[in-house]
Amino acid sequence: MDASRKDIHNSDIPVLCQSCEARHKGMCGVLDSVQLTALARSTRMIRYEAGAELAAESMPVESYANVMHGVVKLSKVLEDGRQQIVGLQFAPDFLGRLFSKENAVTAEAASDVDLCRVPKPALERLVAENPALEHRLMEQTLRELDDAREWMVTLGRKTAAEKVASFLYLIATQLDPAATGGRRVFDLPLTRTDIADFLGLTIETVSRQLSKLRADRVVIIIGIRHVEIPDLAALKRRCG
Amino acid sequence: MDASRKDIHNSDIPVLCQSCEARHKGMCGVLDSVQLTALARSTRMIRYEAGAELAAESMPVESYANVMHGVVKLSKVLEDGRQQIVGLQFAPDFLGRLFSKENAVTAEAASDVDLCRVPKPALERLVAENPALEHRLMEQTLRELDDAREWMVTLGRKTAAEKVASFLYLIATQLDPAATGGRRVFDLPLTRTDIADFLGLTIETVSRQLSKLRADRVVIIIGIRHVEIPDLAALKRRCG
DNA sequence: GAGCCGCCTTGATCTCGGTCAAAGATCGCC
DNA sequence: GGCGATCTTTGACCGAGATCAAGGCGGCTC
Repeated sequence: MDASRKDIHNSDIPVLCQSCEARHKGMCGVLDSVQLTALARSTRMIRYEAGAELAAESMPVESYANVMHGVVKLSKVLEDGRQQIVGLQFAPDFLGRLFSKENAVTAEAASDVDLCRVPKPALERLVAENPALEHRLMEQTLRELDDAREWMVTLGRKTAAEKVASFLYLIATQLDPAATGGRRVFDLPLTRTDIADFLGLTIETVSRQLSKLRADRVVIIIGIRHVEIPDLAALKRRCG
Repeated sequence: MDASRKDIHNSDIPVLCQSCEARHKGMCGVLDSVQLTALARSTRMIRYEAGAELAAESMPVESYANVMHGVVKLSKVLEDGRQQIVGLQFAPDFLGRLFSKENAVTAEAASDVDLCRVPKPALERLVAENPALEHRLMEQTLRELDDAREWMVTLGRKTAAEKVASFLYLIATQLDPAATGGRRVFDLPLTRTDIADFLGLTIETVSRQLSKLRADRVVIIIGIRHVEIPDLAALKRRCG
């Protein structure tokens, strides 16, 4: 197994989770058995249905969590109600901003979501005594920063058509990463309103651009959510 | 001195720098004297003039640096040349993405800039043996992520007028933070082209919106770069 | 299965910001 | 201090995407 492969594998392991032995094993290099036990006692697996609010902007941080299944959207709103989605988190991402007293963003379940929650003080204690754990979280934070900056290019400089293509490309690579060849099949985890809020567009523009991509045979959309991308490279060429 | 004040003070200390004893003292809690000496031997203070490229996207990372003076812009470009500035760094920010082999962004001196550079391996060794140093860098990374997400709202959901006001507000609070009362005076560290690339606008639109703010007496612009903001709160009200 | 509700699509029109063009500032250089 | 190069401002016009307005399509209840 070469180094880059190992990196990818490593980042697939959630930072913490009580309910999954196999995943726990991945933490053995980071936490000792006492810590793993403490962790198991303080974590709790919770299921949320689509639309549920997991954490509210400007509210105190109560706990951190791992996304075990589903998609979480992170958003911010202006006073007059305009909304921008500033990040999407997929399993097995870590959810929550370390060391801050209140949430900088609102977190909502985009699809049905399983979270493995751990109280703020418990995780922070663990981080304080485990540099390796902080290192893991640093790696995720750096990845999130990369993603955010990549998306800033999309928001600031791409056309509506390129934005929608970029969104589909992102979701395709996140939700169907194991697929070989250029074909990708998945269900959209976001409503049209969410997509618009992610892209800085209106739902009408999103809808029109999706129709155009369908007319151009770049995607096949069945019903409202099911998407098939026959050729990922062709989609990528439309991302600007 | 209360806790929040202490936090602010702490984040004002650069992560590393050989050439400034006063700042070095701030690191004493993080690095021991052997490490400080090693650091002093491997760091180098370099001056760049405005426009100089400090690091290029997709090129190998050779060193990290502290911004000691001036403003650094981080940008990304699309293949056809469209450009987006994805971050600004002010002294005493740390410059560089830890642990990655190549730069994710291009870094350029927006104004004349003094950097205190340290070779990649030297810093990474120091980080590996100093959890407290990684913690310091984690805090900066989290702050950068917050800033990036805040700016995504500006890029995705604000009007041109709000974008320009938000830019001036950002620069005012960064460059003249010590000022009391609502008045702020500073020189813009960016050209109109840079401002446009930061805001996802054209230079013509930036120029028109600046003229409008001047006509509305929200800012006083003398020459091309000198800006006076008589009432910061009035400017903030235009940020959306 | 009729009717309703929420979500999505499509069309018509409007508007904000982009594009194109030209004139005005600013700065460095000799 | 004049002159050219570069950057900025302003104006006229255009077009991508927003807004306004109907309809369509499921999925739900009764």
